[in-house]
Amino acid sequence: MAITLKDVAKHAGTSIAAASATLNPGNKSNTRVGDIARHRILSAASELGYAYNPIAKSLVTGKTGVIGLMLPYADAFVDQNPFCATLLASIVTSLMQKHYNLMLYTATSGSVTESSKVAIDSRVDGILLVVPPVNSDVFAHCDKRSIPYVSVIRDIDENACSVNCDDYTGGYMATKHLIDLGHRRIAHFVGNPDVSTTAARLEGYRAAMHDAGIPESDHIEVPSGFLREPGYQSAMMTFSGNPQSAPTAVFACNDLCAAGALQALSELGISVPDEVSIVGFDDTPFSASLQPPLTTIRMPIQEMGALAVDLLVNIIEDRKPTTRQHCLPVSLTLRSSTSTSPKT
Amino acid sequence: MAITLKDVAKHAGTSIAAASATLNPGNKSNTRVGDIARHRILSAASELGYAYNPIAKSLVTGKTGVIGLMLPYADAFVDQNPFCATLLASIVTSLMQKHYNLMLYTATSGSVTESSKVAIDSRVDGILLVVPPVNSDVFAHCDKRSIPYVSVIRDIDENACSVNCDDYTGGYMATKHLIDLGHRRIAHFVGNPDVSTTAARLEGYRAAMHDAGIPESDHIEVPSGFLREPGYQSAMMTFSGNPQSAPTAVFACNDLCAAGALQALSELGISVPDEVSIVGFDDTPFSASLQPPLTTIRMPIQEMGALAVDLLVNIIEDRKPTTRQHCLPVSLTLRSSTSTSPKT
DNA sequence: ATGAAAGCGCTAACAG
DNA sequence: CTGTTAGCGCTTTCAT
Repeated sequence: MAITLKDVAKHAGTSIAAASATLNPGNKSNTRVGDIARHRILSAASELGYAYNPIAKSLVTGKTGVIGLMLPYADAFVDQNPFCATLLASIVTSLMQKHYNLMLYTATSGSVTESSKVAIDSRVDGILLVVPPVNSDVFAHCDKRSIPYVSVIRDIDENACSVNCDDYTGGYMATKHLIDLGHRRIAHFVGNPDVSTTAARLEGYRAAMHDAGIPESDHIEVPSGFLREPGYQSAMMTFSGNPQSAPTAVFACNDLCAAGALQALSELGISVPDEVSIVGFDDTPFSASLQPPLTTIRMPIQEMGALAVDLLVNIIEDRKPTTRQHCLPVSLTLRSSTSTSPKT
Repeated sequence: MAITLKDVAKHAGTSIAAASATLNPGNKSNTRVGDIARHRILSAASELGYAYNPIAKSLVTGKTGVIGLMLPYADAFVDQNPFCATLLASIVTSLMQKHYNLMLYTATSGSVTESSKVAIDSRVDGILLVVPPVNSDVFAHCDKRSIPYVSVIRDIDENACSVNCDDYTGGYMATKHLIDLGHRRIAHFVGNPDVSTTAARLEGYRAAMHDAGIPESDHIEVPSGFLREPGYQSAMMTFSGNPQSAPTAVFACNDLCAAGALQALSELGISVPDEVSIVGFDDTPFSASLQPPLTTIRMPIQEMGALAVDLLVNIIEDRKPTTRQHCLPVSLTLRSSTSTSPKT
């Protein structure tokens, strides 16, 4: 059916090996083939309409040149949280530069589903695990099959590679920023407990509050979540009571949560930042378009994606990375959703 | 290195063929293997930690079980246009149900880049082309290699499969809605000329205006684009002049463009919908969270993704679809960005 | 129901 | 520099 190297070689009057060396996309040592032969092979190939078959190559080399990307769930792109999308874009770009292809998988939380078992097969040279659920068994599977992997937004263990950002410091900075503005009654809208960043951000909040001498009894930790809706709910719950005892500032677990809170506050007729200040976390593109533009902790998503790809490709190509656990710094992006406490 | 079928067969004391028939994930005719043999093979496989190798299968069957998804550019997810993200999610879900895997590619506009040439190889059984640029040569490449493809948001030719939505009627409905509200000076913020939907939406606008008896000289066609920024610019340009001659309504080429326009209008102190009405196009999730919530034309993105997958898989599995060109209906989603013309 | 053997298209020794 | 050859791990006739 299809034209093969053999056909090309015959047509060009050369050996298959010469044709292989010439037509192999990863042409490294084509010093092997002489100019005349190469030329004959090249023109034979285009004459016959030869198409290289990477599957056959993979079978013999054991490498596919594709890496898998496992996302936590199929709707990771449509949950309105631009985090996954931004990360994906950065990963795709990095991968292309390194001439790797991307296979996309989505897991369901918890155990390895049928689809993710498929992911852990010889079709990929390695896997990028994005926000893997804390109780996932993908790691065990990868280890068993000795498939290299790097996890993004989650530490696995000492031996595994991971890329995180400094959630603790981020939580600390966000809270400290509010404290520096004179706020004392600062609420934290806490993220989902099954995501590893939640605890770190919460700890940062607690530490900043503690360091400011605010007693634990005055900490306001409101269970919330990483989506707009829980942010909205938490704000409604927190601010629909007595305004005297309500907090004057909120550190939301992420920007989407902050967006929900912003909407609730707007509906309650509470002005941001005049009456209540809000800080988010992530600094994804839409945060700047919120009303008011959101002060938030910037997570270096692009860099995280690029670094994860770097690490994984290095492992795949047998250049063991010197540092396994990476924690990228965050920073405060000042916009208009925070101001001095009305009480000061 | 790795455990192969041969190892399993030897361990189980059966033939390789029996092991193959038993362990093949797409186990169709395993009537071939008797119960005793199957059992021995199964336990041998798990004892040895056998992992199936789909690459080897692909080499002999010529099928990979993976389909490629070609997006117009790497930032398709982060351009704040949730369209690609929503479509991707729907495609991923449909594909998983059909037990196909997804390989993600991004093209650059115009010609087939190196990366997309790679896409058109034996690693995929077919390709989904999303919003392919009008001057792209991927189609020619696919045809040459006889790789099945389906294009989403763009017609190629009579013989190719495509999934579109009714942009013309959508444009007509959007404009008609504004006309029915009493508006006469209605602007259309026109999309990028290199995207195929642009012309159809524009034609719909023109037809509705024409049918309402509004002379062509009163049509207001403002060059814009499918992103927030061009929408903002177009609105600034359109509404910063004399309010007497400014339009009272805008039909924006998509929601993102409408969002930009909304922001510009807000900055200009022009109230929506009291002074100016706005209609968008797409009805992606964020449209409802805009201020004010956006009246828009709903595009059935989920259905489009599912249909595209259906078509492609049917072609791949030799069930030629009866209908090639699909055009899904759109509908008007009424929210709060439109109201009766201030002049009526 | 089962086994033997011939490849799928390519790479990687190994000889020349 | 060049050609020959032995597989990579699996499916698939074709015998049995």
